[in-house]
Amino acid sequence: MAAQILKHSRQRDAIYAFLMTRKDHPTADVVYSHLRKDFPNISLGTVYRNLTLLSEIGQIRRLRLGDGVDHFDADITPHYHFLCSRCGSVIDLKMDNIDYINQLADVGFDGQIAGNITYFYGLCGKCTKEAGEDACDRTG
Amino acid sequence: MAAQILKHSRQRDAIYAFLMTRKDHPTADVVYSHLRKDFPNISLGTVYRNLTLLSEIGQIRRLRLGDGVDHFDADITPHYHFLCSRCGSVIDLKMDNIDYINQLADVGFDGQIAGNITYFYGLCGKCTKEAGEDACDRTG
DNA sequence: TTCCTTGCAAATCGTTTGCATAATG
DNA sequence: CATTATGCAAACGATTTGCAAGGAA
Repeated sequence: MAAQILKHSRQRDAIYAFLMTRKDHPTADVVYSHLRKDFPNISLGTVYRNLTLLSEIGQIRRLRLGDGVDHFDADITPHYHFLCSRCGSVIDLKMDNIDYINQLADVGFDGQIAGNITYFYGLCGKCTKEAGEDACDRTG
Repeated sequence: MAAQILKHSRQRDAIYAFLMTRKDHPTADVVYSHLRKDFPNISLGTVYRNLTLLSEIGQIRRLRLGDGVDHFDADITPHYHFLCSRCGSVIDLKMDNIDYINQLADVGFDGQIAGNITYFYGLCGKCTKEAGEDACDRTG
């Protein structure tokens, strides 16, 4: 019933440490692959359990961007994300906070708006260039 | 290779007709349950195939709100949604378009922003009231 | 010694897909 | 007829979970 007391775990530390080195918002599977170098026997279940736990205690963020896989971010400061429709990469955006849209949504609504989920999509820089090159291939 | 030619299907018509009668953004399973009244042998696969097809041709909208299930909406006019964190219901919001946030996101970004996914969460009107009542239960 | 964590494997759950048959144009 | 759509069941992929054994406080 009561919240469990957290015990130390080398695996959890390593998962969080790995996440902090990455700015590309890895999936559980990516975390798992990298962790296996230091923990050959670590299981996907352990990775998921710790990612879930860390996000529940607010130490990391779990990103659901509708691409079918959860991404994880050690940067819990408020910021927005971009999902590339072509290569699937997830990129941080530098933009001002837009939480005032909560007030816009609240107008005429009979419930309580607690927050919003907002992310952007399109082509990332790399794919914008490559898509252009692909178009040129037609003249090949 | 070429896009298939669409043939008529009574099941697809019924799925779309049902969706149009609903403002609560049903899941595939809900659609399936209701369709079984008129089509006792219809399969979940058929429901999914048609919902996917209809959303691909832009006749309906597929909503991914991070709650683990896809919701479907026959209203394809631009509008925003609210997801109740307590009961899971999905509600339409009447608010002005905020697509100008795409420009905000584009500043200093080297790719191309094509659009954004935005939805809101909190307690719906019903749950706001019920949550208040629950709190009062403590006084027995 | 207590009880949280792990590894492993099996279970879930929503969604997709292969295939033979039925329905549509 | 030529094809698309269906029903059924099996396959899938991401995530969760039960359990016995290992590790931290």
